Parts: sequence; structure tokens; C-alpha cells
Amino acid sequence: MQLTPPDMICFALYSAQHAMQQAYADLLDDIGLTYPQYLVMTALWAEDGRTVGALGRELRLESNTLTPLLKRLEAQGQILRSRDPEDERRVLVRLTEAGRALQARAAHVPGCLAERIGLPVEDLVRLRDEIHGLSDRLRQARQAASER
Amino acid sequence: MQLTPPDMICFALYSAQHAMQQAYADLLDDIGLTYPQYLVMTALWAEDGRTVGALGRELRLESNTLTPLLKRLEAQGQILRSRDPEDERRVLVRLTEAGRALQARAAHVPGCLAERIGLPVEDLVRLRDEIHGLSDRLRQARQAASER
DNA sequence: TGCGATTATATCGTGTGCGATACAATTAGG
DNA sequence: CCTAATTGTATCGCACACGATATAATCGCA
Repeated sequence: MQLTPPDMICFALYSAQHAMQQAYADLLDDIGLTYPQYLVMTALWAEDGRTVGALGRELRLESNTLTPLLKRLEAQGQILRSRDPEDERRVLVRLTEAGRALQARAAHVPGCLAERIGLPVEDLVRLRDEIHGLSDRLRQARQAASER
Repeated sequence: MQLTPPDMICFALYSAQHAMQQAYADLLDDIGLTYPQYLVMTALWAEDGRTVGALGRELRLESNTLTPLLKRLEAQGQILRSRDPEDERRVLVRLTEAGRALQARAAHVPGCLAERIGLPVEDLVRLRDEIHGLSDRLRQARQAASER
């Protein structure tokens, strides 16, 4: 007996993530951001002036993904990248004035998405936490497996 | 007040999908498949001899994603691609003998993943269905928006 | 103090995803 | 029939993700 993709929780995540990314893309096109770029900007709006590594730990992305993405945001004028004088290995990422201004232009996005989904906030919060729980289990199991 | 990525359900999906894909990659490396390739093979193991379009409708992928992916599977010897004589626009995708044999070598994968996750099957099934429900709502809202 | 190990970021190659577009085969309407 | 619209797949360009590797800066320890 063979499972079909719709039976598999991995595929549920896979296709839901695509659907979510497309829903965001519809809105983010207007402000010139891709969805991963929006996540980075969101992280910076909450806490500016972080290193590449700190952003990567929050978003769970490596430098090989972040470096080119951040360069594109810098080329757009949203951020500045500079070596940390305290430790020249680190690169500090700071919002420009334009980058801070973008926060207002993106302020409607979460509400629009919530409206599109049309579920009560409590349900979304519970689902979010269950999904985070699943991720945590996957990462812990991977960690444990790699230490053997 | 600015939401941080961990607050957002979109980011929960985003990072859980990455964690899941990495968990699969650990196992799929052994049999030489990427995760999207595994999804395509899974679909074909359940029902062989489908068109590119039929696969895309099940996996929610367009031909611009599937065509190169299927060419790589064909180059690996797992599948054959051929124009449908009934309708020369269609391309039929069929498993080779090696492609069918791979099913046995991948049979342990779902069990290994379930073990990694370590949650009761009922919980996973419920979570899967809730995530599918979320996708459906996102796709329906997008459909409705595009028809305006 | 000096030098090997570690840390932080960057680079490279491969494989998705997807918007836009191209193209050929089929269908539909007059 | 004949042609315009539609359908099915492919191509192109761009932006992720990530494994593997490179490089420079810092740290640890004899």
C-alpha cells in the first residue's frame, strides 16, 4: 500500500507553505519585497542592528542564504551592511530611513492575510504553536541523530 | 508594535517546512532523491502513467517546476517521458523498472519520519488536516481575489 | 607570545519554485 | 473547413535554500 502525497503531513506543510507564500506575494509585490525578504525586514523592524548570524538564528537560515538576500535588500536601499568594529568577523545589518519607512507601508499585510484566512485568532495561534512544536521535534531529533 | 517572525503563523509554516525537508533529506540522500523528487515518485508509485499536468494538479506545481525535475528523474533512469499519442500536447510520465524498484528502498522513510517526530498518529492526522484546511482557505481566497 | 582551533561570513554549485512568455496541438465557432 | 481561442508543456530569468568549501578574524592554550 502506497501513501499518496495528500495523506502525508510533510506534503501538507509543503503545499501550505507554498500557498502562504503566494498569498503574501500578492501583497508584497506592491512594496517590492519577496516573502523571505519580508521576513528579514520584519525581524529588523522588531530589532534593528543585528548581525547576520543573529538574523539567521531567528529565521533559521544560513549565511549562504542570507548574504545574497541581504545584498539585494542593500541594493534596494532598505538596509546597510557593515563590519562590526568590535569584531571584524561580524557584519551588522541596519535599517536605512527607507527601510524604516517601509514598515508603515507593510503594516496592513498581517491583517489582510488574517482576513484571507478567515479563521478566529485563537485557532491560528493554536495551530501556529502546534506547528512550532512539530518543527522543534524535528530539529531536536535531527540534533540527536547528528550527535550519534 | 511589531510582530516578530516567531509570532507569525506564516513563519511557523516556513520554518517547519524547512525542518521537515531537512529531516527527509537525511534519509533520501541514501536513495539519491531530493525531497520534491520523492514527492513526485510517491505520486507515481500510487498511480503510474500520468501526465505532467495531472502530477502538477496533485502536487500543486506548474510545468516550469516539474519539467526540469522530471528531466532529472529521467536522466537518473527512474522514469520515462513520452508524448501521448492520443493528444500530442500531453507528456506521459511512466516509471521504469528501476523507478518501481526504488519504492521498496524508500518504504522505511515514512516510518522513520514518524519516529523522529514522536507524536501519536491521531495527532499527526489531525494536524495534517488542519494544515490542509489552512491551505484550502488560502487558495480559495486567492482564487476569489483573482476573479475580481 | 605564537599558533592551531574556532567562529563569522562569503562563495560556489545544484535544485527547486514561479512569473512571464513561447510554441505546438487541439478545440470551437462561424 | 478555417481560423481564433484554448490547452499542455517547455523555456527563461530571478530568487531562494543548502551542502561543501574558502577566508579572515578571534580565541585558547602551551
